Amino acid sequence: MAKARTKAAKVPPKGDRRQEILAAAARVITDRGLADTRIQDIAETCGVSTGLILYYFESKDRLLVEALTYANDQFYLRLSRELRKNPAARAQLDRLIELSVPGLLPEFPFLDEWALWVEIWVRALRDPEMAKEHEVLNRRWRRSIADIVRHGRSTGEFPEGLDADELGIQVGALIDGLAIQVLMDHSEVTPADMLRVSRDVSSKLIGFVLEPAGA
Amino acid sequence: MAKARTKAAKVPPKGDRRQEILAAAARVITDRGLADTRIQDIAETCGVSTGLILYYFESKDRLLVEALTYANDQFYLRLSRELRKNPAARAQLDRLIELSVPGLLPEFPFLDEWALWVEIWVRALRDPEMAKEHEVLNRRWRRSIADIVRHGRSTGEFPEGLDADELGIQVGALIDGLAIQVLMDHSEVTPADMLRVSRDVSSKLIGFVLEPAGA
DNA sequence: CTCATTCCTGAACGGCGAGTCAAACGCGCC
DNA sequence: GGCGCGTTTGACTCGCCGTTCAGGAATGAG
Repeated sequence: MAKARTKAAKVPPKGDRRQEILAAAARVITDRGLADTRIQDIAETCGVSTGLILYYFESKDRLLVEALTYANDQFYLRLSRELRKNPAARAQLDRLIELSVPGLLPEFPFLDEWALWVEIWVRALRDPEMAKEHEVLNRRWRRSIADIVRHGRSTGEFPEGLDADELGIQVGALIDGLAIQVLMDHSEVTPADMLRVSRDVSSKLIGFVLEPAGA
Repeated sequence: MAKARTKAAKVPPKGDRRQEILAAAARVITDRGLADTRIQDIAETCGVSTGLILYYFESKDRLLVEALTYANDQFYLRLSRELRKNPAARAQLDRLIELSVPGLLPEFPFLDEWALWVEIWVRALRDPEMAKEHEVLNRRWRRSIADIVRHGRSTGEFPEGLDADELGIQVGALIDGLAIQVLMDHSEVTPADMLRVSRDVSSKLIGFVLEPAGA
């Protein structure tokens, strides 16, 4: 243990280099876009040489795919953490919506998240490896919504007889579609619009009135 | 006229070369993806030399942006033509949905259309010129839906008091989001799912039952 | 037919960026 | 101190692709 601690203190904490590079890569992809991301950009963001990047990752392509899913995992972790804070299903759904609106919460730079999603989509269209990863990520996204519905149904907050998985598809698709419109054209469809429409449609689909914070 | 006919018969009909190149570019982008589209691919698809491509377009980038909007215009023209075939608002909405489901109608290779949309999104995130074009295209998309709603409202097919523009946002976003899910993960969310959900949610939002073909 | 103009070609240029590699560095261990 | 191994560097190679260009072919006018 003494040995481990020494090691950890001296060299950049062991296997953390990989993660550091992944985070830097995600940052660069967000800023410059996947197509314009060069290995050197990632290296500079990390403060290391280009050679090192390829010492840890066998190719640029693999690194990019890993970075994309890494960033998405981070998002999902944040989401789970947020949802666990409030056990009420209505509040959870409302929180999930809030977290999904680009630029709504200043503490969560979600425009970043969505920019990455679009890159994932484009890549998944042609890269089977990315497609496989995307399946996992997307399933998780729909399940987050479905789980909230199931939870609300079991506690009696939501009406009985709701199809949780169907709602996962419906609300998930709605949020994705709205986010695109806000991202691309926030003069015509504002974050406030997205928030309103998400709540409105969700309420209609679930059959209750969704209000700002568990009211 | 005789002169014009001669001309048309000999050289590739005058200014059609540009259009030919645009179509070829759209084809290649659809097949290979924007990132992997080379000028030579476009030239080969056209059966011309690479030099000619840059004779008609000042740069690859401009050509790509133009090709993307060109392809989208084609889609919009088809959509308008289809909608004009049936004056009933319910039938129009149903047709719009059918046309939007990737791979549903064999005569319309719509997977192609959606693949192009995703490329447009990614590019619009960072290219101001593309962003501007996208605004136009997206507004047109929402308006197609809103116009159907307005029409149905005026003929009494749809309930009074509907907010047509709001529905344009809602249904437009829903279809976009569903299409992504189908495109990426058609084992989990099938075209049939998309069709069902689109109809289902639209009915709930508009307040009537939407059936296959104007029933 | 001749000339001017437009269209078209394909070879050549130039820059860029992924991936390689030999050498250096640092750190623990004997 | 010196050895050895994992880490890091940055210069170099190499292929690729957008763009240029000098010239050739087709076309239409007079």
